[in-house]
Amino acid sequence: MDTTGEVGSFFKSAFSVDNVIFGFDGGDLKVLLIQRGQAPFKDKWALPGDLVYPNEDLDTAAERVLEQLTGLRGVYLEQVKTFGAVNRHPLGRVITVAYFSLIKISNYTVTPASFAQSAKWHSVDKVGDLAFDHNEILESCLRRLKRKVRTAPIGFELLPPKFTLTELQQLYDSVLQLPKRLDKRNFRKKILSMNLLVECPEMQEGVAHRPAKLYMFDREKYLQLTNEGFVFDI
Amino acid sequence: MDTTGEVGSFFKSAFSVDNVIFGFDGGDLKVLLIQRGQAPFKDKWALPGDLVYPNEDLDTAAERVLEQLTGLRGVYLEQVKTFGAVNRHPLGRVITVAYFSLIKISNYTVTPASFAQSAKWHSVDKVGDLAFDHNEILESCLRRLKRKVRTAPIGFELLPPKFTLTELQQLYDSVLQLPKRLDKRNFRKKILSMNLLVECPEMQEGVAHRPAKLYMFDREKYLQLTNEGFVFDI
DNA sequence: GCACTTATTGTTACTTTAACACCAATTACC
DNA sequence: GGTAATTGGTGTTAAAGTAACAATAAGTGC
Repeated sequence: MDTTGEVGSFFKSAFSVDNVIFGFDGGDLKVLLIQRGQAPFKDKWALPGDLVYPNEDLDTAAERVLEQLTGLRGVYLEQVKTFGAVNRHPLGRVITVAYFSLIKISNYTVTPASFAQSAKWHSVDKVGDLAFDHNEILESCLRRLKRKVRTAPIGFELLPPKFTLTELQQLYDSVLQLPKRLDKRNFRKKILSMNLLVECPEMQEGVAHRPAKLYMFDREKYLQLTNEGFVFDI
Repeated sequence: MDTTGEVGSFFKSAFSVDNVIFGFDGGDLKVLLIQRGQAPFKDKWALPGDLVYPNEDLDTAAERVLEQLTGLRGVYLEQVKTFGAVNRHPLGRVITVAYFSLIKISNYTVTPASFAQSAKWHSVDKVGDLAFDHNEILESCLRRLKRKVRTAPIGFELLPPKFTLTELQQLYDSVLQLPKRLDKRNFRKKILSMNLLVECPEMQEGVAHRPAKLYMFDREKYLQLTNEGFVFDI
């Protein structure tokens, strides 16, 4: 979290939100971090976050942090856990509510005007030593994502609207980091048997090999099936 | 949560913990509620909770609330979700961190001296209209319990140390509230095949029918198997 | 001893999962 | 234009797990 400005030790208690923003570029799973411009933890990498305004809902604060950094609205956002150890913040008592969000990395343009800090994507397993208890927060959100991505169709939030089955599988492999990669044939069978993907008329372009079919996630269909008792599971 | 004493509208923001204390008596799943002695929501039933002390960790506060009400320590406790809508508390900005705990209902003696309020067990699906947003909090904790009880051996926390397989199954039936009860033979096969239960030498006593074998949960064995990759699943 | 109540046990059909290999389509390069 | 290189796409089978199902055993109360 970011205690912007001259926040001294005068405050007695406050609450903040911190947002673990995940993205996927075809390789590793990435997380968007900012480099702190002031003490404490000056120059350290940290999760984007902010104090919650007095008249602001928690979820709204998390959305605001996300929008200020990325310009994006209406993205997937989920509360994960609240961190409230007495000494987690060196300047006072601050408990922080951790969220994670999933964005399409191509929608994000680096260093928007709204944030002065340098923001950068880091591979989730190469983030190094973060400010505050942010390593712990990141771990919690990553564990939550690993579970949730198997039981709800949220992986699509990390991909462009049209994607190939290989891309989808690479996403699952990156997020889950299982000892063995998912089996290509079994994965395709399973995901297609759910009838949640619609085939696009056009094909993949610009690749130096056989082009793949493009698919889109059919959210309407998912909601309909869910009402009928369907449970997403990979 | 409980703003004990003369807490007026003077405070700007604060945080509290609320604890959904579950118990099981062989019939329905129960939750321990207190009847509020003062405004707001005077005489309404509410979740036990309290403001978090300035030098107190969140988890510690939740443990304290539990101990003050029940006298119990070292019980299963899990953070679930934080509720922070601007107007959730009529006297000011209070965000609350919801926990649930699982206790052996026989260990709890009604109305201990430490709490003046009347406290009472309620069936989880007959709690009526609770103070604050406590119905919503209870729902969240119940959903979490339903999921968690299938993937971690926490159901045993609700039973006495020695229990019959029928009691264990009734517990699962009560918590899960599935459209159909679990199948007796399949349930026994599954739970016994995990090798987490040890048979006690003595039998059930005081029942007017064939007495059942008593079992205990073997926590050591569970931890050992978990290290070897075992995943609890019912 | 008989009625009553709950405890205990096994088999089978079905569904799901895991393991596995080859041909097809396109581009890049010679 | 042919060939190497790369990724796309597809089906079968054995094994494991799940779900459905009913009869006998061991006590108590009368």
